[in-house]
Amino acid sequence: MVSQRRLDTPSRERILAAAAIEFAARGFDGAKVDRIAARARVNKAMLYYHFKNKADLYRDILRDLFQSMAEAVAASRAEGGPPADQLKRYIRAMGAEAARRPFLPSIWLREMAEGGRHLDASVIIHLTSVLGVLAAIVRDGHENGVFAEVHPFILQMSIVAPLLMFSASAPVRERFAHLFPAAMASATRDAVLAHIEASALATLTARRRPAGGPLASTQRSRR
Amino acid sequence: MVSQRRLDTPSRERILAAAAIEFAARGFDGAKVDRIAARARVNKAMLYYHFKNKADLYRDILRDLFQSMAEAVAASRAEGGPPADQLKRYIRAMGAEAARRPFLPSIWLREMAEGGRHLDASVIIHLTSVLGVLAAIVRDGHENGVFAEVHPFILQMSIVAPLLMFSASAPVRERFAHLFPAAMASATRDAVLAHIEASALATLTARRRPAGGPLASTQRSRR
DNA sequence: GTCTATATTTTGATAGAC
DNA sequence: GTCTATCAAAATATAGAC
Repeated sequence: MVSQRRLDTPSRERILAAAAIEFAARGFDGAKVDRIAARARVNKAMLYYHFKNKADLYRDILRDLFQSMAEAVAASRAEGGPPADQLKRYIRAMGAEAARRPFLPSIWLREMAEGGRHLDASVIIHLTSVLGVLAAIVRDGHENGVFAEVHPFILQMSIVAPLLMFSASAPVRERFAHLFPAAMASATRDAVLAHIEASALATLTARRRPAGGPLASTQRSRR
Repeated sequence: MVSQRRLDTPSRERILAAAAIEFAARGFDGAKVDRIAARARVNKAMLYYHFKNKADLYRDILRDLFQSMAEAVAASRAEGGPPADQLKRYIRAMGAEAARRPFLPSIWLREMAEGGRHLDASVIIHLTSVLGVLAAIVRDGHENGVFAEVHPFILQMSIVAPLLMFSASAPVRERFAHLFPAAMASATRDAVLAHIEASALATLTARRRPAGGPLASTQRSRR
């Protein structure tokens, strides 16, 4: 059941696309309405004809972003299968969303750093829904005895944060490539996703450790 | 050899502290010089007496932030010991930096999303240095046969990104606590750090898997 | 739906006295 | 080192014609 949506005129679509890029690159305050309009090949008046104000335009983008992510994740979960497979699909769905919308990582990271100032219930509901899917997968796995009990939100952080930060950092890595070790170049999003997958599965399927006090396993080398 | 630093007057210190908070909460463009001055209990003229402009003030904060992080990480590595212990200390040092400077996570995340627009070589050098320490730990472990070969930058992402995103998201989690599952409250930074540590070690010490093609281990449940 | 002005506010930055 | 007063440039938003 896809939520009903207003008819999209061409200019409105262009504005949304241009705004997403601008907001991702500059943030809400750094984004300038003039630049958005220029990039969308309309003028400011047109922009204000379609959207009440800058904040509303931004919120529309956020809502759309997280809604389609929630739908993708829910669809992936609906395929069923063993928990490990569901988790892999979850991670890949996230990766696919990030690949499909290059502006997603920056916007998501910024919105967290921003304290969610531009989020409202209509956006948060989708984030909660995404988290709910992951929680369900973990619960399934735990009940079947194949997963350890892990806090869903912490797992979510360990999955999406590296993906988002890696993706968003592409411009930095490129700009300062000459100051980084050459090996930096071999880090690709697919490699990051593979690491996240291996890492999540290793953690979820690990046998409980002795909890290890302060740096067990050896004596200090000095003092 | 600590880099020489200008004498710090009280007002300059107050400005730096106020600016760090403002930049973390609002980003470079969202931060207002008036607000920084007000919070520091000085006026704008005073601010411009100490700093050439807004961008310079911001860069000073970034440099200080990453320099002290690089120093902390280097000191931790100098303690030596088995690779696994070094890695744990590395992770804890990161956690300690984030705890000591509440504005670090937001600023770091924002700067990545920003494409490093405000970074220059004098700042990047410290990030490279931090990464170098992690790379050395991984290399040690690999040469000793206790660690698998892992891309240092990808490992770095899987360590710092969850820590940063979790820390930075505190205001969001609080603001929308009523819309999140109650279990959200039990996610603490220490729990996140413990997860990161377990996850990193599990990945680094895992036996090579058969690389698993597209969703091995079971047939699909439908279609 | 689309455009050209234009109004209004905010904001980074400085002059110059003390 | 510290302050008051002020400028000049941006930037959000709107009026009103076509």
